[in-house]
Amino acid sequence: MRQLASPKTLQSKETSHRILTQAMRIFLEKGYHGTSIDDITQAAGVTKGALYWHFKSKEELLKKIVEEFERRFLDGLIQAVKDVRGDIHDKFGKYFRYNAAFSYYNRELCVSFTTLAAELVGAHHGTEPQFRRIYKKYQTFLSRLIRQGKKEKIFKKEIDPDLAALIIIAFHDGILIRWFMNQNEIDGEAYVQTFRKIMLKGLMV
Amino acid sequence: MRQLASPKTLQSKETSHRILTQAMRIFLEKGYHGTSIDDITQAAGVTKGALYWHFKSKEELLKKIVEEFERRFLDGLIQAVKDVRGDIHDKFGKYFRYNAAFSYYNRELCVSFTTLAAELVGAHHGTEPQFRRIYKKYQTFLSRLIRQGKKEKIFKKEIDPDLAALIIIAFHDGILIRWFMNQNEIDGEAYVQTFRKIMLKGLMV
DNA sequence: TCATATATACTGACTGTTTAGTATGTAAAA
DNA sequence: TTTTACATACTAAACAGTCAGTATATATGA
Repeated sequence: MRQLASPKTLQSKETSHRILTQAMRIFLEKGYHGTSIDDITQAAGVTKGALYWHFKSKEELLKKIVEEFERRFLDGLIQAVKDVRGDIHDKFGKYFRYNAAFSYYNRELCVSFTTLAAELVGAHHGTEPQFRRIYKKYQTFLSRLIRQGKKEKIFKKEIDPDLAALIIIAFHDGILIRWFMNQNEIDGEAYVQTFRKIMLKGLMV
Repeated sequence: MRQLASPKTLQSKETSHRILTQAMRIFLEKGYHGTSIDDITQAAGVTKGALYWHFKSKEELLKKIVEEFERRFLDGLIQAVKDVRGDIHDKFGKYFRYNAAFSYYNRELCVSFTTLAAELVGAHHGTEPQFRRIYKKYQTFLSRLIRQGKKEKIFKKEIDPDLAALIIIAFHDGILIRWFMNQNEIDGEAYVQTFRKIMLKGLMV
């Protein structure tokens, strides 16, 4: 009788972590439907039995990745910005710095979340509600931030916060995807700086 | 012996067009690897024989879509902007108007190109060079436009044209993907206006 | 402390299904 | 009567997931 593993030994914990890491890498490379279970087991150096001992399905692997993104990136971001004492300048500054640093050190997690969302949202996949919930949470967070920025007369008064939040998320997604596609050509530092400048001050003089 | 179809009759032309249209729709919905040939034939109301009479493989279907995007959207855009007599203001205005109108009337083509690129670029897929070539062409076009804008002192002098072009493309992609994901909630008109304003003038006062 | 028992952490062959693509048949048009 | 434009029936490979069995770690009792 199958029972879901609650890992005890170090060895076992390391195995399941290796599987998850490789899954993330290959999902990013080939997409969810383009990745086979055998691709993952091969890369992780385990057999199918091991994978299905730790995870009950391919979908569960995906869910774990999505959960990790929500917990580590989004919840971390919200908390970090909340902790800032200061005006909206400081908070937006923190937003950019957190974002850039986290994406830099967790590139695979961030980009795979984004591309997997692009692949699976709208596809009637089981994880769609989870993706949508996370995007909604992100939008709500940004929307509040922008509202505050308008109150403090730092952001333009004619901007609709919900819409602007959506657009910032769109920018964020696009930036990540392009970063992945052109990884060899992009100087990350300059990329983020330019992104930030355009978003806050625009292209025009 | 199989020979590639060069459609003659109206009937046949309509069939292949129906197959391609449905392929685009379902690729967009489920992704390339998530879509089966049977999904497409069912939706198009034909059998496998018909599909493989008109197209030699699943990959060819994809290539046709990518070609159509390049020819109709990108080449059309470049030509339209080239035809503008006026300064960079007028050219960028044309860029936005063309972009918005084309995306609006060819939503499936634009969004499916973008999401398929996100799924397949980096996946060692046969169409990768084609995708890359098109993105490169788009970047070169925008980069020239920005350079001109800098000469005319309309864009900020400290902006790197190649990098800014990449970022505009990133914005463009992100905007399309988000439009697809939140199609029911978004007022297209306001969305495009806000996008344009943020990109040109920024969020800040 | 050493045998016994039991839960954990796998192995790798196997299953049924789905997949892209093919081979063959056929009706209608040219 | 030959070519076009399909339909039908098929194949081989790939797929996600299962299962019987096994090795290893840990807990328990003599």
